[in-house]
Amino acid sequence: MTPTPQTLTAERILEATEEVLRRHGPAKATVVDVARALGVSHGSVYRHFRTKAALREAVTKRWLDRTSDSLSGIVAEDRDPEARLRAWFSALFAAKRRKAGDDPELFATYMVLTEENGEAVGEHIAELISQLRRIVRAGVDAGTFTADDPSATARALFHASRRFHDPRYAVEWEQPGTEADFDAVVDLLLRGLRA
Amino acid sequence: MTPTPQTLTAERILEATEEVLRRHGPAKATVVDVARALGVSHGSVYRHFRTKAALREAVTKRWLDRTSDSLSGIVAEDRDPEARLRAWFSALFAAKRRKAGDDPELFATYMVLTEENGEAVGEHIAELISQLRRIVRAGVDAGTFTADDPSATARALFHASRRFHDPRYAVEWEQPGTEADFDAVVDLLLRGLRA
DNA sequence: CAGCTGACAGATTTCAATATCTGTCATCTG
DNA sequence: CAGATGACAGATATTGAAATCTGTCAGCTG
Repeated sequence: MTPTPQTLTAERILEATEEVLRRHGPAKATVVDVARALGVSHGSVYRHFRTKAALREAVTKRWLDRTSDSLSGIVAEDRDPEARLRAWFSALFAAKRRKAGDDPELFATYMVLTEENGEAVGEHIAELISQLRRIVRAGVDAGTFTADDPSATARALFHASRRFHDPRYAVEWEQPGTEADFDAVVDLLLRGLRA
Repeated sequence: MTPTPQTLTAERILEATEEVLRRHGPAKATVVDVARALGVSHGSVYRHFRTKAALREAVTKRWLDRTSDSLSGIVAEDRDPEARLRAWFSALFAAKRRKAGDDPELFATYMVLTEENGEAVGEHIAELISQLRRIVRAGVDAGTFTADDPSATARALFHASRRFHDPRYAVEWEQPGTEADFDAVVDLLLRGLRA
């Protein structure tokens, strides 16, 4: 609709791609659509992204990074580690649940993207586990947590909570009892962590 | 191949259906195939199962029940609850991992079946949680576990371990480090459970 | 001449015609 | 007459031809 006349940049292409994905869904979103939305030929898009897959991967990375960035604030807070860990889990669950609930179609689109970009997802998971590790270490240093191997513990915390942030469980997040199940898991994990 | 000449029973139909699913996969397994394998007309199959969906659901139930039945033995054992709980988790993970690793195609077939039979899966999960609840109660009674609400705790244990028995994670079970991750999660959960 | 274009070949998707399957039921058979 | 059959209508899946898309690149343009 708006044939924006600025210079063509990777950033602008990514924005347009997100818009096209939102409008057409992951199956029908083509590079030609993206080019049309930008008022350029599709050849120009290939100047910035080698393949369609690379373009989609970049969009996926951006989306995943938005979540990890918003969580990194909690990691850096100056509160006691137990409260920080609870806040981190709650924020992660709330963010995912909001995304899934607010715009289910867009969420389904991103589920397709994450399935086809295993590597980007792997990096995202590594970042989340690294955030957990920092909180666990803080707890160990403060003497409130016990963990021989903070790295292994961080991984355990991540895996034990997947039911509440892995998008594959999204349909179950709105079922009654989910909130209680989340609290029970977090309580159990924190009990296991306490010194 | 073997046009068995006994009388037609639901049991024999289920066996033939499993065989047809194993041979043709979930997408191409038809009721006509099942009837042919039994040497009867497909109309006869519909005398025992109202629809193809009902037939597939029965096959799914059977498959899921085989797992829960094998675990119920551990629940009934006369050991201390912590050892029983560890054994139960290990047995569940080992059973699922063996199924996925030994015959990936058949496992994929059953993944399709479980996806289309949410209700049967729900009942299976309820049974597994009920087994966990029995172990938790035994631990609380023996004074080795703490749990205000054994039911909620059983649910928490189930959800926190999904990474290691939910078939959707099957591809990740063979990756290095999985064993260590499993141990770390079980250790953390048991620490959280101890009185 | 840096950046964009659009024609092109090969890959992928769409679509409509065709074939197969599901579920029913009047009829047959031991 | 209990249980099995197979022809049938409507639903679903398969197939192959046509349309569209991806990725390249020689040439255009400012």
